[in-house]
Amino acid sequence: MGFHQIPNVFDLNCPTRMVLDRLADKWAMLLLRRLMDGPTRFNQLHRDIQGISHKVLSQTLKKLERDGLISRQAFATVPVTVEYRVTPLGETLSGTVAQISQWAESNITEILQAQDAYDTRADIL
Amino acid sequence: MGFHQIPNVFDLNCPTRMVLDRLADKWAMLLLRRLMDGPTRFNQLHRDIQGISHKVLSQTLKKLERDGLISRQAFATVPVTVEYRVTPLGETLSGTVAQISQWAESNITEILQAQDAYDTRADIL
DNA sequence: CATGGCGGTTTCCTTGAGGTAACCTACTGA
DNA sequence: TCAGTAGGTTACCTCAAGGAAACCGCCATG
Repeated sequence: MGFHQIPNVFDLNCPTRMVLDRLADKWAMLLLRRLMDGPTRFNQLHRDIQGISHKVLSQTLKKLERDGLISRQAFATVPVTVEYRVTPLGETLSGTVAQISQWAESNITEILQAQDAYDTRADIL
Repeated sequence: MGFHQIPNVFDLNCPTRMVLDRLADKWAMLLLRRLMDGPTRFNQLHRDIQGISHKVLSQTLKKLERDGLISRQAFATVPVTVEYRVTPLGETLSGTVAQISQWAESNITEILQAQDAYDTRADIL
């Protein structure tokens, strides 16, 4: 009856899908990766993560905070200072996130080769 | 001078970013995860992965094939049978992908709680 | 005096992702 | 003969993500 003891990720209504959708976002992934190097301020993140817009950075930070993966701390300096840091829950993802970006760096060459080969084949056909 | 010995993922022009963008896609992730359970045919994938459209499934499979993560094999049956399977390169991602979906399943409760807490706080403010 | 930094929000606009649905060949079963 | 299966491609349209830019308060620096 649509009841599963073990949640089925492939099921449309599986809440795990929601988590996956959230995580499977390049900006979220990149932000998490960056914050794992240490607490960082808004504009510092904006400078470091090239290509992200002011708005999207703000939105993505909010989503991650809502999910409890990062926390926001404002200091009453002038002008106000805001620091974002990974929460303990977020930390439990650090191994995985590190693994992904390390995989990407290790296998970029092989992927580019595969793309070349694919495109060449496509040209012939 | 913009030269890095160690590629910088946060740099806009880092090819690793491209890989991350590709991987950070819910359908790609879900497909990889599904194909790691064994070679599967097009329409079977379409039935299993709820919510994906015919078109997007086709497009995502192509991208993954182009990146060398999965391979496509057509059999001259009638009607034609097409099987998709993870390549050796794709296999090197299996640990990571499994980790992600396992993390999602393990932490969904905590995330939902964090969202509730966040939304409650937001209501008060 | 005005520019810039800080940490955002809001508005406007564009573009591209993705859904729907039709079409394709070729065959089988009712 | 009509429907269904298999594995797609194509055309069309819509909606929402995201870029650009202005604006906010408040202060420091040139």
